[in-house]
Amino acid sequence: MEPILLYPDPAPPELAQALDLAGYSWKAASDERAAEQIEPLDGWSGAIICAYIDPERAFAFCRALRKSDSPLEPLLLLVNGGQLNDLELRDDLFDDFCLAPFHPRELEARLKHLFWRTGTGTRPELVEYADLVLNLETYQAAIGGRPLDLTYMEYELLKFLSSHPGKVFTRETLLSRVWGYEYYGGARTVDVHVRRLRAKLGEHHANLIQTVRSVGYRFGQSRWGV
Amino acid sequence: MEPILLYPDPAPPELAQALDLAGYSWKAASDERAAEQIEPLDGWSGAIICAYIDPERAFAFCRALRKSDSPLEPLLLLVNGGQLNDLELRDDLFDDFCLAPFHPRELEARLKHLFWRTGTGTRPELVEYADLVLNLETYQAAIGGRPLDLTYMEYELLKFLSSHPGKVFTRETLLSRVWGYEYYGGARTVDVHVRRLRAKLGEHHANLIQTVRSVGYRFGQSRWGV
DNA sequence: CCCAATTGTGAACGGAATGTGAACCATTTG
DNA sequence: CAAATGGTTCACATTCCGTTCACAATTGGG
Repeated sequence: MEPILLYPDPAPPELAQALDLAGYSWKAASDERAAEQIEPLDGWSGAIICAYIDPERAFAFCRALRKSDSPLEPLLLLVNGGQLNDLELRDDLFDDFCLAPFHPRELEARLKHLFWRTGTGTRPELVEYADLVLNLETYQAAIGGRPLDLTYMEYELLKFLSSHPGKVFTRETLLSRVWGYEYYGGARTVDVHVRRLRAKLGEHHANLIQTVRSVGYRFGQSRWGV
Repeated sequence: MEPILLYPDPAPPELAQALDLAGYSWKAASDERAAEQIEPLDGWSGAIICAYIDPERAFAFCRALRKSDSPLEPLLLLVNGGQLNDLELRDDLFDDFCLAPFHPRELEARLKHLFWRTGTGTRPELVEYADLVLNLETYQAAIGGRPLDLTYMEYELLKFLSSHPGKVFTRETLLSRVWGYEYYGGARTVDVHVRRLRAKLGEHHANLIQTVRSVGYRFGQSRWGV
């Protein structure tokens, strides 16, 4: 997902922090020219304008963004309580607003709804490790851009392992955590699934799942370096 | 201006007071039937739904309002902080939300912006995905220019799935989100509807709805790009 | 270098998940 | 009231994949 444009620069720490926490990428600019210079190739995915610091310039900035050849959308305005009157007759300058001080989850919820409304796709929940990407919403996996055709248990096992990179799990632990608590099957089942996972990961990446003899399996590199 | 529909009945005093203060007229109803009976000749100008009292019924009410022949708009949702998570996957049920407890001026500002927005009318009446087009106003669907003769439930299911392309839904989720909250039928019903949808989509497009074994169904391709 | 323990590998079985056709039932329509 | 429509359920067919087993390969200790 492309980054969100913030105003002003530097962005208020509480705003930057909330966005980081929610997993959004962003870049800050303090005027139109700066925004143009740092604009990504694929454009902005939206903008958040802080209007409670320098209202005049903030609204001017909104206007500039909206009147350009490709109006920026969606645009979220941050205002404090005393500025609610300023919104009047400026409806065309923003798509939603949030009262400051804001709760991070309200900001996140507004962004999510805003992106949904304007058609921009929401950001999927991912588990990533190096080339490997697991999309938790779509139950799909890919490595190095190549999609993996995994079965349900293969996917679940890989998800668990890649969520705890470097850590070694015994077969019994894997059985109880991935298969279920009251599972009574043989421990060799894990071996077979690991084998199939390695095969599907391909020769290059098969070593992502390492055997720790007499202990179990580990995903990714050891935590002790190398 | 036509009155605003409030839920529940009686409406929370702070809400009623804020609306009175801002000069809006309103009527309260506690279910769909009551709302129909007190509906003005010219219809509602909008709705404000209090979801922090009885969330289940509140969302069911939203759904009813949105699924009627003439979907009610705009719809403002009142929620408390703990309910922000409940908004997920319900984007289609509301146009804006306001955190409770709210400041009267924030409510007024949101209403004003909301009315302006919907007056300008930028609501997408179409759901499109590749060759598929759903016309929400006429309840018609077409793929590759060829019209599809869908039944009501088929249409609703396809609408929901295609509104969240790439995402996997369990049968239970589909039952609760498409059929309704208090639905107690068998999960295999979903299978049958999916089968008929695939048949009507035609051989070429049947794979638009994919089976994710042990999980559920997914519409369209995944969202790696973003 | 040998042996035992451990792990990798291929194949086969069996059961669970899903597809499919048809019947059932409620509601609507003429 | 009969016919038609559409949603639900059931029974059966089919596919899929998780599990197990037997055996081969590997590792590490003595």
